[in-house]
Order: sequence, then structure tokens, then C-alpha cells
Amino acid sequence: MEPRGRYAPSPTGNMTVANAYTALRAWLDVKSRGGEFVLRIDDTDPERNVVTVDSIVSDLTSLGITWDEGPDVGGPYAPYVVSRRLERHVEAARSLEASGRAYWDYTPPLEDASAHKKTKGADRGRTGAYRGNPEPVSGVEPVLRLRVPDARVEVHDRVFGEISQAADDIGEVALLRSDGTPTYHLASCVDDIDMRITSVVRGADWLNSLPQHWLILEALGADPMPEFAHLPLLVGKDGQKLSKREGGLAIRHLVAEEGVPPLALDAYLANLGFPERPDLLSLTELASDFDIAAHNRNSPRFDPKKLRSFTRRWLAEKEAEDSFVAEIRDRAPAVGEDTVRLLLPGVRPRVGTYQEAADLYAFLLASDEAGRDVTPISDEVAARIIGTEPWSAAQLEAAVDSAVPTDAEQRKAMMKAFRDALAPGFRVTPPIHYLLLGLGRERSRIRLGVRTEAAG
RNA sequence: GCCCCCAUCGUCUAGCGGCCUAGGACGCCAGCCUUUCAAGCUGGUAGCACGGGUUCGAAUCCCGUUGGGGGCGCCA
Repeated sequence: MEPRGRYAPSPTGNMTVANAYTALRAWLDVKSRGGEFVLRIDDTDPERNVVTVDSIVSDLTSLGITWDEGPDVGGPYAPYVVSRRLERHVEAARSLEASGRAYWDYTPPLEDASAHKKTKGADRGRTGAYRGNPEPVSGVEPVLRLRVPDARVEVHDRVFGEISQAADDIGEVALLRSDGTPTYHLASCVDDIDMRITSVVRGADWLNSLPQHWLILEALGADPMPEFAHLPLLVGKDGQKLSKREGGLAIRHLVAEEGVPPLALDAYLANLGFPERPDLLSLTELASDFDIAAHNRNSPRFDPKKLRSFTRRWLAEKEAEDSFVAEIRDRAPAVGEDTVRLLLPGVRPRVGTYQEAADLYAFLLASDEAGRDVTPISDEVAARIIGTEPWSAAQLEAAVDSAVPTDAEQRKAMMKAFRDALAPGFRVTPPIHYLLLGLGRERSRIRLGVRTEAAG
């Protein structure tokens, strides 16, 4: 049977590289096995929903991740937005209660749950897993909880292997809140069954909930039970779970603002947890032999430097000329398309993002003025360069080459002078002949301080 | 505090009892090349957390310690 996998983000913030890391693996896992991929929005906590379905869809799309069913494209198990499936969840909850697999807990709610969560150490004042109070208490609206059978739960995880937990250590997770709405735990399990999900790939921050979810799935009669793969958490520089608040790691920031090529980001993220390949791989190539069971179990760190080496190579070797040109034009609209295309070979090997590429064209936008220090360049040499025929990359390269001295020191000094005069203030630029080519004969003449025949 | 997970160069990783004097990639350093800056090429730097076992033999297996991460009453 072909697997059906899903990615079920909660719209609690912009997608970060950590989300992309998870989504990509979930996608690669089903695609490598010829299965179907479902996008489902897990908006079970209305108070924390801050981003739209559209924003999730566009972030995922920008990364080249596609889905067969989802909130935007529909499908046989619609709707794919959890909050719109409430009736099903409540119905499932009732059946669990009826079969005795769940019960009402009358423990009053914690005054300050968020403060409680932050409490560490002995101050926590509790040991062992949560157990509720089934005796009705007047004035308390109960919450429906999973009843934990008195048996050790053992589940196979495709990445982490056998996961087992004693019954005493498994908390009685909430299924319905006191206001009657379903929690993520219930909703997620019900939806996975309803949508015929056979493969769940998610972050290891869910690993502790696995026994509980397994119990819920069993109690709900899931057949077959889905297989699980938990991913070691992608962590930040500090070694801790990446927070959605870290704006710099938001996909849209990286892609839209910094100009990181999304497919290169995919190649980098997909590589984490696996040995590095000699070639930069596309999504299809990555999917061809993806094996989640071979995934490393320790948490990889997001390393911007390593990312840049992927994006740099991507732009130098794999980016198609037309799309590269389009990206640069978006970021440097004042530069003509022909010019962008003409200088691209000189730009390609020097940049790690589309933005860096666009920035390499900025020298064209400065105003032309003579009077720079062009001391090492004699009037005669400058005039000879300006007189180059035809004004082509190859011809200009040859002209510059024959004009500069052979002595290493002098050559260095003269090249630097050319660069300073043609692209004042720019540290990294395309090669000199590309600067000349981009500026054109007349503007180059002015920048090099060569007087015209008439003026002289 | 309790539970779960993890542990090889700074980072990503190879290694599944002898092939390891621990290999590769990124970073960093140096040299070469070169039409500046980049890129490229060559070389270098740096690691099996610690302690016990098991074994003829351990980075590899077991136990412990330490360290790190994650989770723990109606967030996801």
C-alpha cells in the first residue's frame, strides 16, 4: 500500500527553517515511496492563531513542497482545517467516553498555567505523570481525559527505534477542554485516522506524547496504526529548539528579504542528519533515495555558514540563467535586462544570495564622475582601453590584460586603480572587463578620466 | 523533581568489534594560481565527554557518571 503522509502545522507564527526541515522530511518520506501528501492546518488553539493559511501555503510553495490534498486544493477528506472538523472530534470523544477509554476529570484549572510550565526543579511540587479526579466537584467544569491502561506502551519509531514508557509515566492527556473543544492530541489522532494517514513525520518534541497518541489511536480503533518517525529537533546557535519568534530564521525573511534561493535551502536542510553528497541535489533527486530510517538521531544545528556554501554553489552551478536574471531584476529594477544578462558570468561565482547578486550591479547606478585617483593608469593606457573595438567581454578582457604590467605588484596596484575608478566604493565587484562592459564606452571614459579628442 | 531522547573535529557527518595512525564536507589558517575582490587548486588545523566492564581486540557492545536537549494538569 502506498503511504499517505501529512504535514500539519499550527498557524501560530511564520514558518521557520525548523518547520521547513520537518515539512521537507515528511514530504520526502512519502514522495520517495510514491505516496500522497496532505497539508492540514492544526488550528486547535484559536487564541494563538496569528498567521493565515495563505501564508503557510505560500511559504511551503516557495520551497517547492507540493501536496495532493489540502485546505487550498481540497480533497476527499475535506475540510483540511482542523477547527472545521469539530463535530467529528466531539463524536470521537463521546465514543471514547462510552467505551470507558476516557473519563471526566474534575480537577479545577490551574490559575496560571504558563507560570507553571516555566517552573523547573523541586519547585514544581509534583512527581510522576498526571492523574485526574473523577469525582464530580460542584462548580467545576470537567475536562475529558484519556484513561491510561495499566500496561507498558511500546512503539516503534522509524528514526529513534523502540520507544517505551511505563503506564505510570504516561500522563492522562486532555481530550476535550472544559469548554468542550477538542485538544490537539484528540483532533490530530482523529484526523489522521479519518484522512487515512499511514505515515506521521514530526519533530521530536512530540516524542514524549507518542505513547499517549498511540493509546488514543488504539482506543479509536485505528487500523492499520500509522507508522511514526520523529525527527531530532533542528536547533539554533545556542543548541536549543528554534523559536518561532526568531524572525531571522523565518522562511519568508530568508527567501524574500535575504534572497536565499529556496531550492538551495532545501538541499541544505535535507542534508542535515545525513552524510553530505558530492553533488547539489534537487528535490526530485533527494526524493529518489530518501530513507528516514537512516536519519541521525542527534539534533543538528542550523549553520548559516554551511547554508551559504550551499547557496553559493547553487548560484554558481545550478541556477538557470533566466530565473537568475529575473530574481536580480526584481531586486535591481533600475538595471536593464540585457546588462544583467551580460554581466551574469562575472557575478555568478561571487554570490551567495540573489540580493548579493543584485548588489554587484549597484556600481552601475552611481553617478559618473572623473577625478578619482587613477595615478597608476597612464592617460595612454586608459585611452587605449576606451578605444577597444569591439566593446565585448572577450575583447575588453584582452585589452585590459595587455595594458597592465606583468610585474605582480604593479599589476595589483593598477587593477585596484581600475576597480576604484570604475566602481568606487565597492569592495567586491565582477572582473574589470565586466565593469567596462556594463558601463559602456562613454561612461567608462568619464570614470577613467579620459578626455575626449575635442575637449583635449 | 519525574519521564523520554541524544553524545565522533568549532559545525554537519562517515564509522555498526579488527580495514581507524578515526575519513569527508563547511568554517578557519597557509601556499599556489589569478585581471582587483571573489572563485579555483594544494596543504594544514582540529574530534571518539569521562569511568568501569565484556572481548585476544572497542569510536563501535553493556553499565554508571557527566553533559546537552525535549516533555511533564484543559499550548501545539
